[in-house]
Amino acid sequence: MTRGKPASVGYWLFKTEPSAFSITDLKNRKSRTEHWDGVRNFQARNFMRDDMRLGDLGFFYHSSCSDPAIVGIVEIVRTGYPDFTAFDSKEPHYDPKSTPQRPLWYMVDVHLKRELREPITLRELKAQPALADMRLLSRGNRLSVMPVNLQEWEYILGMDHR
DNA sequence: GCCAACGTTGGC
DNA sequence: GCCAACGTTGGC
Repeated sequence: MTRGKPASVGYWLFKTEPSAFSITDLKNRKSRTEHWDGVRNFQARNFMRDDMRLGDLGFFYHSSCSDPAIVGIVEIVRTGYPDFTAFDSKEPHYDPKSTPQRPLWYMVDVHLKRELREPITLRELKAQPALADMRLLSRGNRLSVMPVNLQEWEYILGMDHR
């Protein structure tokens, strides 16, 4: 947006535990659109609140399961806005420090573009020298929402053509 | 279930 | 502001 440069698409990775919310769950939604709520980490929040733009794309990643893998591609269809699930004491991620007047946590809405032909497993990702610096693979990285750079994005899309 | 790698909290 | 204790994440 600055200095007349064309807006560039940003790329992201969204982690989810399939036992809680899987790509099948998202596929079965009539709208195939979902609030990415419940993120309670400041760095991940900042990415959603400050950096994601309409039309940005993201990998949908299954974590904490028998075969962690990228399984689909989503598009950002609504940029950061207050995560209202934080306001509700009945919600699992309720946080009394966040109020409608002073929201602490933010979310975006994502829309499922497509499933990958086959999941690209964590194991396969780790085997690619081209992805050695990928944030997902960095030691001890536990962010549930993180950026992916263009080179990584394109390389991984290429892996989908098997 | 284990454990490394964090992030958060709270006493000082 | 420091830092130890604690809780969580997530691969294995």
